Order: sequence, then C-alpha cells, then structure tokens
Amino acid sequence: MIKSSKEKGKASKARLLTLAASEFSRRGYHDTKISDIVAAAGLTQPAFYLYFSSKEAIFIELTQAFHNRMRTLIENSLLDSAMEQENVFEHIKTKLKMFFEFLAMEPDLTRIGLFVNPNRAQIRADMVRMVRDNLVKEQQSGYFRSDLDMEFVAECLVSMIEQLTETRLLPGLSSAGHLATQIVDLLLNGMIAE
Amino acid sequence: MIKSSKEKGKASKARLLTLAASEFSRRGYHDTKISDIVAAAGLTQPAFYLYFSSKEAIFIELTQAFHNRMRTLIENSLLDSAMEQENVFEHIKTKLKMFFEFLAMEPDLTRIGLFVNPNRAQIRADMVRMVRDNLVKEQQSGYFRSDLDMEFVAECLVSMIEQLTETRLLPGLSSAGHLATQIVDLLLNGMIAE
Amino acid sequence: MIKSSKEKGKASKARLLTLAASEFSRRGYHDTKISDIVAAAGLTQPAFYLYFSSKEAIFIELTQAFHNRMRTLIENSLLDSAMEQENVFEHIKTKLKMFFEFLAMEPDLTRIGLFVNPNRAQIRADMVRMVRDNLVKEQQSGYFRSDLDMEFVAECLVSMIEQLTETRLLPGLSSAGHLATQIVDLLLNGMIAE
Amino acid sequence: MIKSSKEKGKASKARLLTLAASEFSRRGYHDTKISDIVAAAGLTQPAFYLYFSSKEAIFIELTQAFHNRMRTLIENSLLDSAMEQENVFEHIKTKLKMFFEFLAMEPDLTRIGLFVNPNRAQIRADMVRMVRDNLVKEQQSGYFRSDLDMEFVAECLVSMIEQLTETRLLPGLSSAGHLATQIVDLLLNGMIAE
DNA sequence: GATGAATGAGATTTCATTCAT
DNA sequence: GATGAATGAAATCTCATTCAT
Repeated sequence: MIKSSKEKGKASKARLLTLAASEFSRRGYHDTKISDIVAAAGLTQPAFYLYFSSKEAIFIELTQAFHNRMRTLIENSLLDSAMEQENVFEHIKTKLKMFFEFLAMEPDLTRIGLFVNPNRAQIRADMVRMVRDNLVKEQQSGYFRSDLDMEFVAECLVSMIEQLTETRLLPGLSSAGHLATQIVDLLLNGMIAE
Repeated sequence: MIKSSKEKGKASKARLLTLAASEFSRRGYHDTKISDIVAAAGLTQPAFYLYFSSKEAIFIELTQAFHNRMRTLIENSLLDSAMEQENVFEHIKTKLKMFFEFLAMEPDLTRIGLFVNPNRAQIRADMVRMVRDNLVKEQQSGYFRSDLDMEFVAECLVSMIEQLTETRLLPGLSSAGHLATQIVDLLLNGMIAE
Repeated sequence: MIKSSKEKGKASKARLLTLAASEFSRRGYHDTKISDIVAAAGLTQPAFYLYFSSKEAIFIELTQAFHNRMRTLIENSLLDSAMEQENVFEHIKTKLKMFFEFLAMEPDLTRIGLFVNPNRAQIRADMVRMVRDNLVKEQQSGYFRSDLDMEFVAECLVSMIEQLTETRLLPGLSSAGHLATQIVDLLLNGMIAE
Repeated sequence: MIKSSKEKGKASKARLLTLAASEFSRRGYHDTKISDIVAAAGLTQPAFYLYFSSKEAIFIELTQAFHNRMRTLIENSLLDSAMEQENVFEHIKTKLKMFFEFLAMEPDLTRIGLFVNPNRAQIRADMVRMVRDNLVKEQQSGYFRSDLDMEFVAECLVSMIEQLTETRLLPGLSSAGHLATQIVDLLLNGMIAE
C-alpha cells in the first residue's frame, strides 16, 4: 500500500503529535527537546518545522486538543439533560464517571492539559464554571442545601477530580466508576456519623 | 548601623534566597535565570556561587525550607492533642485555619513547595499521610462514619486545600478562617438538603 | 567541483581535526579554546558539537589517532622480519629510520601524542615494550651482550627517540636517516676510544 | 614559642611554596587552583597575594628554585675537577650518581622543573650544554672516540637521565647509584657482543 | 598578617531554529 | 516531504584576582 505524499505528511504530523504528547507528559515542557521528539518519530529536526512553527506551537496544539475534547464532551454529554436517570444522585455519579473515563482515555493529553500546561488554571476555571452551573441548577431544584456557595463547591470538586486523576485514575489504582461513587458519597452525605 | 563582614555575607545569602523564591514562584524553575536573581540582589553572577553550589541547589534549599517548616508546624501544633476544644468539629476547623495561615505566611515559599516543585507529589503525600492519621483517630472515636475510606478522604481534603490556596488564599480572595469554615461545613455535613 | 552535503560535513570534521591538532600541538590542551579551533575552521561554536561531544573528546580522538597509527606501523612494518638486510645493524638502523619518518610525517599529531598528551606515559610504555621485545630477540641471537637489561636499554632508546624528535627531527635540524645512524653508532659501539 | 609577625609570614610563604610544589607536581599547572593551594596551607585566597603576585609568579619561583639549585650543584660539584678519581669512568659514574641524588632529593621540585614546566626545554638545554662541555674535555683527553658528535651524545644522555628519573628514580624503583652504573656501562661499552 | 565578600572575564555547552539542497 | 549542515543566542559555571576591613 503506497501512501501518497499527502498521506505521508499527515502520518508524520500525527506521529509527531503523539510522540510529543508522550514526551511532554513524561518530562514536562522544558525537559522535552525537539531532538527527542523527532528522534522518536524517525525524522530530522527540520521536518518538525514543516508541521509546526515552533516548540511552543506543538505544545499549544496539544493543550488545545485536550481543551477542545473536554469542551465537546461537556457540551455533548455532560450537559445533556435529556439523559434521564432514576434520580439526581445517580445522574451526577454517571456524569462524573463519564468525565473520569474521558480523562483516562488519553492519559498523555490529560497530563499535559491538567498538569504540565502552565495555563492549566484556565482549563480548570472552565471546568469549575460548568460544574458550578450544573450544581446551581440542581440546587435550585431543591436537591442541595440552599446555603452552599456553589462556586466554592465546584472548585472543591474539580480539585478532587484532578488530584484523584493524578494519583489513582492514571496510575490505574482506581476505576472511573469507583472514584465517581466515592466522591458522590463523600460530598453528598458528608462525613458525620449519624 | 555598620554591618560586620560576616553579617553582610549572611544578608547577601538571605537576599538571594528571598529573591530567588520570588522569581521561582512567579516564573517557574526554567524561566528563572541566575542572572535575574543576582541582578535583583545587586550582585554579580559569581557571588551566587559563594552561597549556593548550583541553580538546582538553591531551588532545593527553598523546597526543603518549605517542607521543614511544614513538618515543624504539623508536629508542634497540628498534632498537639493537648489543644482542647469544645468539640471535635471546632478542633478540626482550628487546625485547618492554622494550616492555611501557615500557607499564607510565605506565599512564595508555598507556591514553590506546592506548585513549582517537581517533587511536589512527595510533599503532598506527606500531607495526606498526616491528615489521614488524624482523621482515622477521630473516626475511631466515633465522630465520623465508619464506612469512609480515610485515605481517600484525606486525599480529597489535601487537594481542596491546595486548590483553594492557589485560587483564593494566596490571591487574597478568602481568609484562612473563612476557607476552614467552608471546607469543614461541606465535608462534614455534605451537600444534601434535609 | 560541487560537494555533496555529506561530503561537506566530512570536510568540516576533517578541518576541525586538523586545526585542532595544530592548536593543541602549539598551545597545549588548556590554552587551546574551542573558539580558536572553530574560528580557524570558519565555523561557529555549535558546529563543533555536531562532530565532537566535547573538547576532551576531540583531544582523545587525536591522541588515539596517533596511537593507532603507531601501532599499525609497528605491527605492519617494524616487526616485519621478512624485511631482510645484509646484517642486523643495518636492519635496526632501517627500522629506526622508518620510525623517525613516521614521526615526522604528521608533526602536530606526533607532538600531541608524545608531548602534550597527559597519558603520554602509556604510549611510551607501549613503545618501550615493543622495542624491548625486538632487542631481546637480537640478544638471544647473539648480536648483543647477554648481560644487558634490555628493558633498561629499551627505555633509554625510546627516551632518545623522543628527545631527538623534539629537538632535531621536528624542527628540521636532522633527517630521519641521520638520527638513526647516529643512534645506532652510539648505542652499538659505545663511546670508548679503542 | 611565640613567633614574630615576620617569622609567621615567612612560615606561611614557605608553606605555600611547599604545598604549591606538591599540587603542581601532581596535577600540573592548569589543574592546580589557587584555592587548592591555600586550602592545603590553611590560609585564604587573599593571603596568597601577600606573598606572590600571581599564580604564574609562584610557579616561576618554583621552577627557578629548581633551576638555581641545579646550577649550583653543577658549578660546585660536578664541574669540580679537583675531585680526583682512580679513572675517568668512575669519575663520570660518580657525577651521574650525584646528579640523580640531587633529582631525588626534592621530587616535587624535580617533577615541576623537568616535566611540568612548559619552558623545560630551556632547563634541558642548560643540562645538555654542561654535559657536552664535560664530555668534550674527556674526549680531548682521549678517553672517548674522537668521531663522536658530543652535542648529540649529551642530548641522548640528558634524555636518558630525564626518562629514568621519571620512570625509575622518583617512583623508587631504582637507586641513583644503580642508574648511574647502568647508564655508564651502556654508553661507554656499547651493546655489541664481543 | 590575614580575612570575608565580591568581581571581571571568559569557557564550555545547549537548544530551538534556519539554510540550501 | 525530507535532509545534512550550520547558526544565534544564551545559560551555567569557574577561576584568578581585588576591595574593604
């Protein structure tokens, strides 16, 4: 199967993206060298510049890829109120599970977007905003205590998601479903013994 | 006020440490240049090497300073069970407040220790361990639900502390006391409306 | 005559080696700067690192080049016992002449290998060993006094070769043949008047 | 016993000279740092400059010390023709032995003067000149073959002395007397079996 | 006589990036 | 589409040497 020039180019670019993701996610931005990436891709340094204008450009492309996928997921699935569930708590748990599954799908991209990216605060702010909007709706429907500052709760929830992604989900120590269940149980019911 | 020679050296070292903390905390490790630090301190580059053996060395000195202070705080104060309170919930809130106050005292050092430091996972693990040990004790005393995995809860609590430190405490948006109150309320009582 | 890309690189590396040899041989290791070498080669500093991993690396490459050529000469020519001569004294003189001719061929390399190289003791030990082995053979054949310590004689001979190379051969004051003749006359016949 | 300031200064200078000799002789000129020397002497860097105007200055002082002692030895003892011996061969052997003894007395100074010193060629030229003058006299007295180029012989003898000093005398493998005997035997009688 | 603090000058090395083919 | 050769710009670090006391 002979590839056309165009296809070969696309394949090279894809390979560079994948391998760059792997390097960035393992070593961080500064400790990843263009020479490492192209060597892994079996290419030379000038070839890199056929596809990306700079080291920063490929990094941004990766973080934006993560960001876009996350937004798509949120818009298409998580906000899909058509998704009916027997009760609101199961509903939340399902959404959380889906989100963890998304984060587990492309670990390198996730690590880059959430941990390596120096602008990770922005992505997190996005997550916080959408989580808060969701929570506020449920709160207005009377499911949650009306005295809770949902901005605050959203920030807590997002930080938990990030932390557990780093220490449990990506290392394979806990499944998406398990984490979702644990979080929902803790946050909804609280810690106090009856 | 004339400084002795020895005092002058100590002052120079201290200035370098302070200024390095500021640079590292703002720009991160790689984007901080020795030339920036010494220029800010009114010194030349070789003077830096009178006090630190390398760029890495001063960075490590800063992260260890944070780590040591944190450990000291934990050992001297947070674990001090002599600190009697009317009830366990106030007790927890007080501890949390003290911890936030500690984090707010030296913002640069905190940012370096918690966010810039590539080994921040280790510091976090330390925090998780001590929080968990505390929680387990309270749990055994019957204050908390016995079915909770306290390792998990500790991880959640620590991630919340870190996140809120970054987004609220250090920027001055919330006080230590307010954050402590909010966290305790959320985690202990849960979100569900009665 | 257009050079291919690949040939150009090889030419650059060769130029660097030649010029480095010249600098090292004139100034010694420490007083030779990479900047001198590349300037002489019409290149910039980073180009140096395309071909050699460090300053030490190029120096070692040069000393090993000398060492290898010397070994090759010894194995291919000097030990060649097929080389028949009317008598053993002419034989020795011829070998000595060939060795001096070798040393005179690449003066810079010779100076680096014998005088600049901090490990020159090793090269000299190699020479001593092979000279001794030769002499022992002739001794066993009855040509030389049986009471001579040939290790000692070899060391003397080698030191004479080195000294005369430095003071006479390389400055062009004496020819290889003349030096060989003088040495053989002195060492074989001794100084005593009949 | 309290030392006067002057005495203390002299002692410091002497210590620096001795220790510098040791460092230079072991590591060579460039790899010896002022900081090493003063540290070994229990002093600080500025103290060094009380006694020597530069690194080069102390090195030159050491090489000149060697050179001067050598000249003194030669003038006072080796050229002392009053020193009568039963025969000229014993005479030569004795001189040689004395010279080796001189070289063995202060090994560091010897190594610096003969091997480390970049101007060692000059010292060697001095040695060659005086050896040649001696030999020419003996030659004119009829002890040596009249067809020998005594400049050449002197160069050979000096190179042998240097080599054997480095490989045998200073490492303690051969004594001054033994080396003198071996050299005289080889050079006077030659290698040819009768 | 001696010191602690500091510096001038420079060397090696690295790395993202471009040129010419 | 891809390459070998080369570079601009800079960063870390070293070391002999001096200043002020």
